[in-house]
Amino acid sequence: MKLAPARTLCPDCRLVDLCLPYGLHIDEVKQLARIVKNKRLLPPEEYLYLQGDECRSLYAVKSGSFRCFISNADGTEQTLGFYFPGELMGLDSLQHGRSTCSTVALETGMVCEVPLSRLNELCTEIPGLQIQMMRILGKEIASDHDQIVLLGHSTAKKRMATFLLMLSRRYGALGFSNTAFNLSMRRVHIANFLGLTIETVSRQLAELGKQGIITIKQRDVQINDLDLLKAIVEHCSAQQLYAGQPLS
Amino acid sequence: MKLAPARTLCPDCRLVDLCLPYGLHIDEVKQLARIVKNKRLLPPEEYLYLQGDECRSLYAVKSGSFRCFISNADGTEQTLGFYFPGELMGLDSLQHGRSTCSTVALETGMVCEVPLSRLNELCTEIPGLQIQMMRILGKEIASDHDQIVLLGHSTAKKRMATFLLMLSRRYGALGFSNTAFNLSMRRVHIANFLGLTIETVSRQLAELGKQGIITIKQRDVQINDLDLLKAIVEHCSAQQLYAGQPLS
DNA sequence: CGTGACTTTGATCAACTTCAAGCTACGTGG
DNA sequence: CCACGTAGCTTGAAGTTGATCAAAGTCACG
Repeated sequence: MKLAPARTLCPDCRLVDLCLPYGLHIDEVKQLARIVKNKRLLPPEEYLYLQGDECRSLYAVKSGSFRCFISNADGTEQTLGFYFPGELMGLDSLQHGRSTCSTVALETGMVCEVPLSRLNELCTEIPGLQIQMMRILGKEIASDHDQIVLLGHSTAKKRMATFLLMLSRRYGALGFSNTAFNLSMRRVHIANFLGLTIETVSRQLAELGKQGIITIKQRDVQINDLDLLKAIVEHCSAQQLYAGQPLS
Repeated sequence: MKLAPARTLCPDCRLVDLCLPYGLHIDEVKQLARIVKNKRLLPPEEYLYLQGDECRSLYAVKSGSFRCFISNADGTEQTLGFYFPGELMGLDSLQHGRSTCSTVALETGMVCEVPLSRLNELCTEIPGLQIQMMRILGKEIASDHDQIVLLGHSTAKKRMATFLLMLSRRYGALGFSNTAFNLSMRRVHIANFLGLTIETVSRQLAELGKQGIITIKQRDVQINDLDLLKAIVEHCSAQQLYAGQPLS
């Protein structure tokens, strides 16, 4: 998932239309590029920031993939999500300038650091950038909502299928195959993300394999029937509880 | 929960420091007040907006309480959260100008409508307002993360305790008692929010009552031991899975 | 005072977790 | 180049939690 050589600036970055500069004029993109600093290369397992850190920047993924999670007082973790190229990390720190979660590289990856103070200034000068920030924040909220729906009311099978479809969609959007890809996260991260155990994840993947819907070998996933996968997500709701009529 | 008479404008609203104007100078608050329009009174069960609606405004709760939820294709619902006075609803519509969830009044309530186009304009003129918007959005994201953690890795008991503590904190912040309050939502809504069934909610509340930690009668809640409630949330993790060492 | 909506309580059941082994891939050193 | 060790993954059997089904209880309101 290495998409761009190391020192490419925004105007020449192939992610320009998937990232913060989307919708801006070329000279506005150049302005934005000037405030982006400290492109950082992270080896696998390296932390970008830790829960509780002062955090006065956002980070755009340039290459690689990242995992974001919250550590609880009792030592357990909850994986909040995975980040792929073009996505913006650190949005939660907008609240208090302090990160409420940790983010770690799953594989070698590169990030572009965008200092918040400069970004805010630029937002007042470039209305399109402000709009784009709002869009990105709205998207983050909507995607958190999807995650809440997934964790609140789905069977293990549906969670697994939803996860695979989410990856399919995101890889596809990046111009990669949406039916064959390599998982950058381990089973334990998938399980933790989906609110399941590794054993359950393993069993569900095996089950989907037996049904011929996917072919999985270690980290290599091949989706043989996207429609069937979608059908699992759409039907087969966890609890048909209160179905039909609204809760009022 | 009726906090303010109907036609109070922002500078005179007692929620001024809990709502959008927080941190602004008095003349900036007046500017903001000028773009706020259509204060709307909603009777119980009335919808503020529906999932899929075009939505070009944010709504601040002036009084009452609201429930926000997503309807799935199969007719099930997932309650995403509850909104109390001073809180901003409709943030998810920032993504595409279309709401991804429905919001309904739990009791008679009043909202202040803030048109997004005017708000964006004002943000470029008042830097403090832009900062405050970012703070609010960051807070929304952080609170969604809390909900993900809750749904991902907690027992029914812990979910129930967390819910009660969340209400306690929010009522307290509004200047009400944080140990005695009235639930504005029914059991179904609590259950749906927590990813449980009404029966489980009922049993957990009964259990907490038997232990003397709370006294509950219908919608009236009295918290007798806040510390014990907090202890339930902090210890007694759902799965002591992987405790101690990080997932790496 | 009766009706219906909401809630509680009890008994059974299923899904997922837990515990326990065994397997596979990969890297290291002999 | 192969034996060995380890981390990660899979599979099986048993145990729990919370869902489901069913019925009774409570409250509000006409």
